[in-house]
Amino acid sequence: MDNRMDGTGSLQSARCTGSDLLRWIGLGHEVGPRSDQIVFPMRRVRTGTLVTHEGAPFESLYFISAGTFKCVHTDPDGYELVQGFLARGDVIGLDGLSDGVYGGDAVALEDATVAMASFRELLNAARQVPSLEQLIYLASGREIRRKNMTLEVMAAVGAEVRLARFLLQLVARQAEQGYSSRRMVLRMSRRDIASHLGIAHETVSRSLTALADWGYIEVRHREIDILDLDGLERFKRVTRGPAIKPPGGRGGATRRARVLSLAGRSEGSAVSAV
Amino acid sequence: MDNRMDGTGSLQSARCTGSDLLRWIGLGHEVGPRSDQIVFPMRRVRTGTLVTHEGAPFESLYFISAGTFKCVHTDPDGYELVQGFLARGDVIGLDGLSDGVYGGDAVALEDATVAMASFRELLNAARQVPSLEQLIYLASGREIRRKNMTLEVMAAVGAEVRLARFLLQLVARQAEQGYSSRRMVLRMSRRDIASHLGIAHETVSRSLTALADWGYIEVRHREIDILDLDGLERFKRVTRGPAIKPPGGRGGATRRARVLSLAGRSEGSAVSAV
DNA sequence: CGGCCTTTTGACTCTGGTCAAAACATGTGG
DNA sequence: CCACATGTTTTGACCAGAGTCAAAAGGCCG
Repeated sequence: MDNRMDGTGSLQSARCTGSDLLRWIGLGHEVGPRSDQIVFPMRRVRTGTLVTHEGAPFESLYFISAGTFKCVHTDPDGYELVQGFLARGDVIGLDGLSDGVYGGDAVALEDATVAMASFRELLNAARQVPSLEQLIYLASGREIRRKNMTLEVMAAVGAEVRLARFLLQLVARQAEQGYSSRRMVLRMSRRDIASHLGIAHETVSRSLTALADWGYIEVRHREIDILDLDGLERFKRVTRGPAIKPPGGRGGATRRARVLSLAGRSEGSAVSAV
Repeated sequence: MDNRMDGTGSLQSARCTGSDLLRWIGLGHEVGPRSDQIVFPMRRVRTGTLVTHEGAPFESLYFISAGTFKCVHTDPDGYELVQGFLARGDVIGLDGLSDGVYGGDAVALEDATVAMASFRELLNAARQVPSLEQLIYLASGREIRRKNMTLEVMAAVGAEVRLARFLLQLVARQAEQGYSSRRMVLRMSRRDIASHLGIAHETVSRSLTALADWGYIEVRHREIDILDLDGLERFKRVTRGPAIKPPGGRGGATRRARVLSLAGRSEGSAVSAV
């Protein structure tokens, strides 16, 4: 019942059911004959293509079946802010609920597939099918929760800590979807990450190699392996104190003298002020 | 029709209707006989009292009729993060939609009044009364939009700019509710603001006096007057460049040499890189 | 192969975090 | 109503994390 069109998108018939939506978002147990009846058109989205345009009238929600998106808000001065990254199970366009206009562009970072749901129709369907109603509320709540998590990321004082939190969030979401909780591929550029984290893109680069030097992760281009999950989890909690960074450098004293000095500094001291 | 119990809360009879909710949130035009039939209990909330407890099971939404709240998330290490401030027209508890648990404490910053709406009952009512359904979606969308605005605030590089954006947001929300768009009273402590903005509370203090020295605002305790709205609006757009701060100092060359040097530096140069 | 973007690394400067202490406010109890 | 105690706000001084500018190295695509 799941293999017909669960969005891994083999068919180009381009249709899916309400049940599929429920499954993508993690409400598989709510699937029933009613939700099977509701169908939605699917759209393939090529890399770089926009699914929603900032300022365009809100009409539909887009349920991501496959692929990754970034949501970019451009303020009147042309300054861009990456509000977040979305993937399978997420919904694009929810911010349109507020004033009938999309709050940002949703750009595909890789070829993707989404189900398009006219909000009006979805609402009508939801009145008949409680699970679909639940779907919308769940999606909204998740979006809010997600934003709060982003705030936590940006609240971190140190750049390395922000990055650590970001990576852990990414990998956690992957794991929820059944993917690896160790390896990940960054679909977005360092610049995008920088924007989303509120730091300079050079700093993203530096922090990435720093985390690698600490022995927490391994970085190959956009492929990242988490070597020491526990360590990273501990490290991400460092909230204040420009001082003591937890590490204990990895095997091969790899890169720079700076690394070594820091690794040295870490010895004999616990965590920062708690 | 609005003066019966619109929440300014004279009666302790402690009830309001769905129509009241609609009015508070700005959906007054949707009011009808149907929404008049739905009643909700109201609760007076004393300063410092919690309306929702982080981790407590999500059962109700709370519609703010009067008063101000802060939403605080405490992470496992005890580090607190102020996720946002809510006031009349806002809804408390929406993040519970995601996983059935409140994501933070909602603390009253002053004596307040809220309408308590059991989510289950509200949902039933919404199925009968479309305007109430709309109410929930609007509230969710607004919450999301609000979070995105907070991200914009935190994305600002300079502390003074963050504060400027924060103040402008506050005053804009006041204006929406029909209050002054020049004067405001900060119900929250500098420490709360600091947490919400991701900066040290000392920096909030400094930035406040800086903005005052620039001539943008006047600060008296927690009472703030905006003296130069246009200037502030221009200033808040300064996104990069630790350098050039727009100002042109006010009358009395007040405080510090640092201020003067900055004011001097600003002369003869336009805005930052665009 | 050549242009263009992304990523990394370096060097320098400055903002803002931390530690400290004083000035203010607020509230409690005598 | 005042003295005391506690929390908030302001100011100062110092230093390091990170932003900016600059340039080179690495990838990607036509």
